[in-house]
Order: sequence, then C-alpha cells, then structure tokens
Amino acid sequence: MTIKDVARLAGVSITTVSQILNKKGDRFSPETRQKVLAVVKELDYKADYFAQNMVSKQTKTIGMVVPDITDLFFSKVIEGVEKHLNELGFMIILCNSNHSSEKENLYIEELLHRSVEGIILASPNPIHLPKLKNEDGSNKIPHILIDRGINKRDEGQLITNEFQGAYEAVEHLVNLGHREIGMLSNETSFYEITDRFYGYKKCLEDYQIPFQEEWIVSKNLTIKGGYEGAQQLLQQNITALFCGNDQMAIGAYRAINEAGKQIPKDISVIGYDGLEITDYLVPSLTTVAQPIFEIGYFAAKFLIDHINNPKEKVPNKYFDTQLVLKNSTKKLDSF
Amino acid sequence: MTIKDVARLAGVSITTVSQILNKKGDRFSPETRQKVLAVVKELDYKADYFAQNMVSKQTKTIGMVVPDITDLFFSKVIEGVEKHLNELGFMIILCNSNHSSEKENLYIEELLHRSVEGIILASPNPIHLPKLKNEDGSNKIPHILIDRGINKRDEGQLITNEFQGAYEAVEHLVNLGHREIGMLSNETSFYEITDRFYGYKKCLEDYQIPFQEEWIVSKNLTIKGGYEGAQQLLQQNITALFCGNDQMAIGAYRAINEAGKQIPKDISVIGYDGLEITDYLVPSLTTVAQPIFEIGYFAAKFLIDHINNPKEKVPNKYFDTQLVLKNSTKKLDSF
DNA sequence: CTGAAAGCGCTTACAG
DNA sequence: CTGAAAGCGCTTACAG
Repeated sequence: MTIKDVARLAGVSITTVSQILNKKGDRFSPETRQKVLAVVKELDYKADYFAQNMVSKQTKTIGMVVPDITDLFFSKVIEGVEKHLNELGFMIILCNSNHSSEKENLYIEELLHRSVEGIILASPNPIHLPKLKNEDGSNKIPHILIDRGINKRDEGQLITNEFQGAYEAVEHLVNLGHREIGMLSNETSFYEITDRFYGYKKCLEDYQIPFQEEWIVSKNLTIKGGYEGAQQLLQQNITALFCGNDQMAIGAYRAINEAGKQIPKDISVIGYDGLEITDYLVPSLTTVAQPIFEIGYFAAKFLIDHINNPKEKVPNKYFDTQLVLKNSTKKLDSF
Repeated sequence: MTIKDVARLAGVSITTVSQILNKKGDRFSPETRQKVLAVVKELDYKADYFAQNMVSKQTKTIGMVVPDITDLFFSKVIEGVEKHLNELGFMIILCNSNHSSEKENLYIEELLHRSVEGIILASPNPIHLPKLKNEDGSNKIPHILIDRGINKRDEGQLITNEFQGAYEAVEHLVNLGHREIGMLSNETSFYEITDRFYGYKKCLEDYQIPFQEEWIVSKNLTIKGGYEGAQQLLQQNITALFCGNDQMAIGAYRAINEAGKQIPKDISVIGYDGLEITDYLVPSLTTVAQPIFEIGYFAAKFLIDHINNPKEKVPNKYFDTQLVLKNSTKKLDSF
C-alpha cells in the first residue's frame, strides 16, 4: 500500500496526497483534502519511512551514547530523555560505549550514517569527539553532552551546581564536628579540576581545616570502586566520608562494615546523586540529590529545540542540588 | 558522494559497484574488483542507509521494549543484548514501556513502521501482543520474549529454571530449621501459576510444612514493593523471607530494620537474581543467581539466528540458577 | 487549485 | 565479464 493507492482511491495525484499529508496543502480545496484524509484513514496509510527519509532525512530518531546502561545514574537520565522524545514521536538508538572513547566514536560514526537528527552523549569522563566536529571546528550534528560539567564549553551545559552541592555536604560534616573528612573521587577524570573537588576543598579552607592529600582516593564511580576506595581511606583516621556518588557510598558501606565500624556511630557518610535506593540503605544515606531525570529531560528538550532552531544558541541550564539529610551522619562525640 | 562517484572514478558502471560491494560480484574480473574496492576505500564510501533500505529493508536494527530501564534486571539484559548485536553491526532502538501494555503496542507499531528486523520484548508481566501477530496467528515479525516464563509457548523460551531456583532457596531455609517462611511475590502476574511459586509450594509440601495463604504477599518487583510487602509480612510471625527479586529484598531490609529486627539474627532473607549489589548489602544477601547478561545475549543471538533462518524453529534455552550463600540467612536458634 | 515529471541513491532482473 | 534500465516510494520545483 503506497501513496499511489491513496491517490488512485481519492481520485487525485500523488503530489496532492503528499502535500496534504505534509501540511503543505493549504492551497487545496476542502473537498480534496477531505477525500484524501478519508482514504488515508481508511487504509491506515503511513508514508514509507525509508522512502520519506531518502528525500527528507527527517528520521525522527536521535542517538544516545552512555558509558554503562546498568549505572543507575545513566539509566535514570535515559528515562528522562525518553520521556520527552516519546511525546514528540522521536525514537532513541541506544549505544553502550562501555566507557571506551574509541567505541563512542565508532557509535557516533554509525549514528551519523543513519542520519539521526541529533546525539546525546553521556559520559562522566573527558570526551574526545573528533566525529562530532567538522574540520573547521563547527558541529557536524546537533548534540548535547551530559558530562557532569567535565568538558568546559559556553553553551549547552547541563549540570548541577556541583561546587555548591559538594560544599554543602562537606559543610554539613564540618558542622557536626568532623575535621578528618575523606573524599572518594572519580578515577578517570582529573579530580583536581572538578567543581565537586573544589567545593570540598574550598569548604575545608573556609573552616581552616588543613587539606590532606591522603584523604582523597580516586576510583571508578561504581559500587566496587567505592568499596575499594573506602578500604584504602579507612587506613587514614577519618571520621567522615564524602562519596563521589551514591553507588560508591554503597560500596563504602560494606568496606566500613568489614572494618568493624558502624555508620554513623564511628564514621559519617554522605553520597551524591540522590538515587531512590539511598532511602532504603541501612542506615539510610544522607546524599546530595540532583534531578537526574530532569537532566535527561532537558537534554532531550534542548536537543530537539536546537534541531528545530539551529541558528539559536543552546541554552545552559544549571540545576540546584539539595542536601537530603538522612541517617548516615552524626555529630562527633567529642564535639 | 554517491555510488555514481565511485563508479565514475573507478571507470565502471554503478551496477558493478553495487554488486561488488554486496558480495555478489564473483563474476567480475579481479582487476575490476580491485579498482572498485580501492576507490571505495579512498573515498570512505558507504551506501546511503535509506536508499539501501528502500530497496532491501536490511535495516540492521532491532527494537527492544522494556518496562523500566532503571530496573537493574532489565538494564543488565540490555547490556547482554547490546553485546551480541554490536558485534554484528546491529543497533538497538530502545523503548521504555513503563509497564504499560498499551505503550508496548504503540512502540511495536512504530518499530514495525521503521522496519526493524526483529523485536525483543521484555516484561515481567503477561503480555498482550496483537501487534506482533498476523490475523492468521502467524508472526508478523521475528521476536523474542523475555518474560520470566510467564507466557507459555513451545519455542523461543528463554528462562531460568525458576522452579528449581525457588525450591532450592526455600529448601535452604527449611534446612536451617525455618518453617514459617514468607514469600514476596509479583503483583501483576498471577503468582499462582508461576514456577517460582510452585517451587516454594512444592518445597513446603515435600517437607510437610503447611502452606499459609497469609505468608504470601504480592507487590511490584521494586525496592518500594519489597519494602511495603515486607512491612505487611512482618505482621505474621515468620522467621524467614523469600523475595521475588533482589530489589524487593533491598526494600525488605529496610522494613525489617524499621521493625527493630536484625538480619539474619531475627529473620533470614533470600533474594532472587544475583545482582552485583547483593554482595555489598549489609549483611550480604543470599540470593538465587541467574545469568541475566546471558539471557540478554542469547535473546539477541536467537533473534538474529531466526532472522537469518526464518524457517527454523527458535530453540528454547533454560538457564540454571545457583543459590549463592552469603550472610543473610542463619540457622534457627531453636533448631 | 492541481498534477506531470524529475530526482533522492540505491538494487536487481535482464540483455548482451 | 559488464552495464543500461526499471523500480523502490516518496518529495518538491515548476508549469499551467
């Protein structure tokens, strides 16, 4: 069943059918429109996806590359992206880069080949993106990065106020009397340059607590990474631990338990992200919540807006974090 | 840059280029082949995706529908699917049905419109699939269900031996002296007919423990569902709890803690799935592990095999579970 | 207000 | 061993 059939049954030309279906048919008489629309409805006709795209490249598809789909942060982001795109009839080609920069580029190449209309690239690490740029440095395709602010740029930034979030978390610990505060950071990014680390450092400074190199351990942002990092940090005599994300905190819980210590009696712990699961840990985890779903939602929104309006700059959007107090922190006894 | 350019530069016809690139060029002289291949390489030519598909519909794409991408079970399945498909150059269009049967069908319709070569549909619930079938009952498109065995069929079953897994879990509890054993089951499936429930029931029978209706609570297979279900079950004087999945167990941990009880001192808990996180819970969770990644991997493999060989029956594959003993169960004191 | 015709970039049946 | 031509199902510039 093709446009020809519709044209024949409606007694018009295929041009007419095409124009009317593509909302370019103002010039046709109401009767003609009606006839065409009726036939289309009756046959449940829909223009062939590939024939249509050969001409117009309106694929109504975007590509999404994530480093690890089983990471609760990224799956939540995807959920937000999907929410917005679904409302608009767009679909997502999902690519799991497995944290490999090489794979990211291979996927992007294939996505370009398939004429996706835009790409959302999520990664907690610095990104190498030769494939997204033309030789003159302009963008080859509309894209949005979800990178926790690692890659600096002046438009299309979608990040939570990391500095503030980290600062408040550490300040909370300081206010509870803690002065030996460890931090579990991200291995593959340079923690020295992240806002999250700056927040930690600045807070110590403001409260005149000397900064100790040994209180920082960098690991993968995973449960396992948190477990290993915490084991290492527990060698130091810290009384509190600020974790790079909630998953690391979950790993830290186990390490702390194995070290024979209790949370929060012996050590206070704060996470970052605000995953649902933090409510259910025992004890529930105090965490710096960020609106992960919304980040995905706005990534999708900004991308689509940009596709529809390529001339306009992509806005930046900063989300506020919220320190959610639960039961994993405690006032130092000596305080 | 089109096939015309390649033909011109190689000094041959476009037919020749097409045939050689599509491995149908045995008949051409080695020199011709070489010339064409050289030009293709130099230009980095690749046939236009849409032009090619208008003729051949080899979209190298499959659709994947899951009820909730943030569910650790499904994200792990997707990882397995992706692994296999990626090796073959296939890509995945991901659809989040949000547990809605209506959305599942809308997505399937759109996937059909986009000529995906196959569909993997994951759902823990009974599935309504008018869109996947022709009027005569035959399949409209190759597809594989990942449904935990809920929808009975004689081919393409991909399930773990649920009966056995559940039986062993409950038997373990019985062997530790437990006789009041609760079960957190899945709300939206009819637990009466699932193998997991049969395993539970049969084990009680074999050990002559009377079955109690009140020991079964059905909730969503989520952390929250587990939390609520456990709260309810803790009203009963059970000494052990078999959870429908690990996420429910995580929720149960919190409910148990809030009830002022300790695991495993006051109550033993067993989960189902074997998620990585179970190693990190405190105490670590004894669980019935199933090879989730492999389930996804084989779903992809069977689907692709079926696409390549539509005549052959899709095999069934049963995976064995493994009861992984950790620290959430304990011999009853009175035993 | 409407439609014939060119064109999008391929594949394939067929002729030589 | 090779290629001209038809066809896949659309959209769009153009003519009337």
